[in-house]
Amino acid sequence: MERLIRSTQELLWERGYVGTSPKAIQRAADAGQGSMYHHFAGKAELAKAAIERSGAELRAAADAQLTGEGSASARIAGYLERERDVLKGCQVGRLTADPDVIADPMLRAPVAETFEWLRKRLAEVVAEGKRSGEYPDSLDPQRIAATVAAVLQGGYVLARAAGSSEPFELAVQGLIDLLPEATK
Amino acid sequence: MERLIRSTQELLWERGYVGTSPKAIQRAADAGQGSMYHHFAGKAELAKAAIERSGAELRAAADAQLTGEGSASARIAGYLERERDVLKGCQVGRLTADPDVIADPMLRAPVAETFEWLRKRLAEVVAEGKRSGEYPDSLDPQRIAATVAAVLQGGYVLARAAGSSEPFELAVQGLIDLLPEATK
DNA sequence: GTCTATAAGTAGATAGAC
DNA sequence: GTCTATCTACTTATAGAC
Repeated sequence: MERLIRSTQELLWERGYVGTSPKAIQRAADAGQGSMYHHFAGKAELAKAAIERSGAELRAAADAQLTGEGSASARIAGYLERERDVLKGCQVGRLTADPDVIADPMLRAPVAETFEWLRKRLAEVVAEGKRSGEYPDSLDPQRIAATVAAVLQGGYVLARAAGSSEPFELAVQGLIDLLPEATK
Repeated sequence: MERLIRSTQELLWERGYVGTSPKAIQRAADAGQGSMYHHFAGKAELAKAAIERSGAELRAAADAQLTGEGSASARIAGYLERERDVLKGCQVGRLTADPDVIADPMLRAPVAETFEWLRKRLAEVVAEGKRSGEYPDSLDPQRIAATVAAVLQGGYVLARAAGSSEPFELAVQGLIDLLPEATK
């Protein structure tokens, strides 16, 4: 069951929902058809479990970077510049390209919640930066939070298009250049 | 032939390469199998023609916004705030989620070229802004160009995840807030 | 719980008539 | 140029044995 979920996460990441067949999942998990259909009602149920797991992983990784000491800009820059397998893309953001995920409330919900959480968490960090005097009062935390999240997701898109992580890194550095600086 | 290409563009936009079958294309174009295979060697050839067309459309639309009078910031803001069907996403960026597109040089090339062109064009506008004194000398055109393109692509991702165009608009406004202002 | 058998439907293409 | 027939493989399950 554990292997089924992990294999589904990996396949959804690589090939998306439409491109992932139950058979491929079984092969990757080294499990039979009977086993899969015993634990999960079908492809959608299994995908739901996998997406929820991926969302939890993304939140945990982001929270680790955004919580702790350091200025708001330093924490945001740390999050932006963290080691990533850029050409693989984002395992959660990737699913927004899947029409069957977007159309099914059960599958879209964990994706929506993950990015809602991320934007809220980033907005908190920006708000802290305003309170500490690091950022001007005019800065809108919700806007900046969305911009930061978008640069990452869009950076993946540009990198995969180019076949190189360079555009991702340019986009991230460009955003860091634009953010008001504390000590940086 | 024209209808085949247009229908393929539409289906690639909605469902991606993996999610689009020759049969679905024929149905949408109201063409028979024989007709499709007479004009194109197969699914990949047809997709190539459709992607090239979509890339040309994206370039034309962006160029129209970025060329002309107005400060660099005004033109960039105009491009960012242009009317878009946000929840549909980007017809070219969307394809970066398709493993079969990324893996096939013939299919990835038009996607890569489109975004290379876009980043170069945006960098030119930023460079013009520097020359006119609108932007400080420290600003890196290539970085800012990548950031602008990434905010759009990432904005689509966030919007589709949320089922609302709001995060897209927040991300765009956040970026405009961060860009050095001329008259704005 | 896991396995194998079976099945209706689709994917992607080829063949040959018209 | 376009049509219909045909084909192999894969998709997404269900059924029932073990």
